[in-house]
Amino acid sequence: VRSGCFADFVGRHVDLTTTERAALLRLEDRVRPLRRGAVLLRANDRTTDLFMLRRGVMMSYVLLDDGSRQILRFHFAGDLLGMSALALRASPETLSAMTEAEVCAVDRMQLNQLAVDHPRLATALMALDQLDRLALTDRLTALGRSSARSRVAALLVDIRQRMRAVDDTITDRFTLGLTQEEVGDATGLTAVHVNRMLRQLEDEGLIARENGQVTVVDETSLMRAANFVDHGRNVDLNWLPAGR
Amino acid sequence: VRSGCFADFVGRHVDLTTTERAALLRLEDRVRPLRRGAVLLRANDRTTDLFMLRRGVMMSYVLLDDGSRQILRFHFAGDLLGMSALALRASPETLSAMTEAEVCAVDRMQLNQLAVDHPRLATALMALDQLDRLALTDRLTALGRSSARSRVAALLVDIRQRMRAVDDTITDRFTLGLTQEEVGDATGLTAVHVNRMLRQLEDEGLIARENGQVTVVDETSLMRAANFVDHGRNVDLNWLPAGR
DNA sequence: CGTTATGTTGAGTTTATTCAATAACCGTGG
DNA sequence: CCACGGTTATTGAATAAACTCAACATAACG
Repeated sequence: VRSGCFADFVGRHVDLTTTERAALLRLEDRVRPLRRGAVLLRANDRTTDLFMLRRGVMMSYVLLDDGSRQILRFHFAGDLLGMSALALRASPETLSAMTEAEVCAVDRMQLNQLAVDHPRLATALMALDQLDRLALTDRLTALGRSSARSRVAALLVDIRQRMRAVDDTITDRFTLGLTQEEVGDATGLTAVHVNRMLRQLEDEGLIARENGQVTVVDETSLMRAANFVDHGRNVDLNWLPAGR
Repeated sequence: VRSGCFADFVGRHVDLTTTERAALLRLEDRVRPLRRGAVLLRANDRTTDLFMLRRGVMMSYVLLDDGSRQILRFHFAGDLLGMSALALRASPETLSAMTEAEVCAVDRMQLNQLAVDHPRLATALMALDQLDRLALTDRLTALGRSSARSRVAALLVDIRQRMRAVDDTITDRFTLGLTQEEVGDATGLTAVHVNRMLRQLEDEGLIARENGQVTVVDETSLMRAANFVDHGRNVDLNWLPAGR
């Protein structure tokens, strides 16, 4: 029996009891594989499901009337997807797979049940969901108040950070796995300008690139360019009551 | 005995039982008045409290190293503030009062207790908090993928919408209550450019302005300029179980 | 092996910023 | 009530940042 990646994610921050772990594991019931490029949920689709990303990389985005796209968030294993639709009849955003992926569908009824059986898990979920919000406000701040160079740097740093959380063999070199078009849609830039910024970061000696792989050469400067603040170290859920 | 504004806010979406309403009302215990301009919580402050905004307008923002500011969100009566710090040792953002205001501090322990006593309220909270997230992704999209004119229009529409939710006497005229500097910090523009965009919207006949009051003249065009999508109509919490 | 998607680079244009000067407004104390 | 300093708003001119268009190179893929 494999351990649940969502349980692992929560367990990284909370000491789970055996029954709690079992309850979370039970959520990872309806597994569903996704091909690269597959759309799991389209904006305005009605749904009553949340999803837990078990394997692979996904993204959520919205499309505007004029055809442009804003990528809101990249998702990695352990992430809870589709929370944004929780209070709505229909999803406000599209979820699609950027690599082969595996998700588990969780019905809202299961969430209701979880809240009854394990109140502190419901609270933990609410709290951990704030980390997702935090990523959004970080990006919002980057879009509103920093240069193209800085935004691209921030994206690189962010993605490396998230990949490391999943796979700790990654250090200074990683596979970005995004086209420059996608980097642009995440950072609010055109693909052309993303290209120039990447080149600039390379020329400045902050990063190196070879066939899709990015290497962080000057970490300090890159972090500074990115305006990086590591919230990860500040996570604290010790105020949660003891588990059942 | 006045009814709680937070209970009212939740009650707008969920049919609350008497005990539930009482439980929410109990949260509005420690009332605290704030002067205009007062900082309730500074970024990096340690805190174990959430806050419910009972009266007035507040904002949350972050300051960057270079001194620039990104306003993340404006808050109106009924809003739950400081959720972003829920999983953290310290708050990632600053909360300050834009008008005279009144907040109620809610300790995390009260939240723990609420989850035990009223599991469905905890779930409702989690769901309603997604509406806050939605506002952030809307703004993120505006910053990433739309023009200055559009962003300013969006801010006007958004604020009017939120003011109407609190005070239904407001129709096409309202008091913005923001300096152009603040509009800039929210929309990622300079104050100077905000001024030009406001003027442009005025010249185009979409709005009118006189001493701090904004009047929506051509609602249709303004909405279109703002890329407005009304999520309010899509809120649905009927999947919640019956209350205790 | 062609076809399509992606990446790269230059030149010219648009958008928004910066700097600077002036005007209107606001609260405070005389 | 008015004078005053500080904040906010307005406008113009010059600058900088990012975008568009276009051409070409390279990689990915059936």
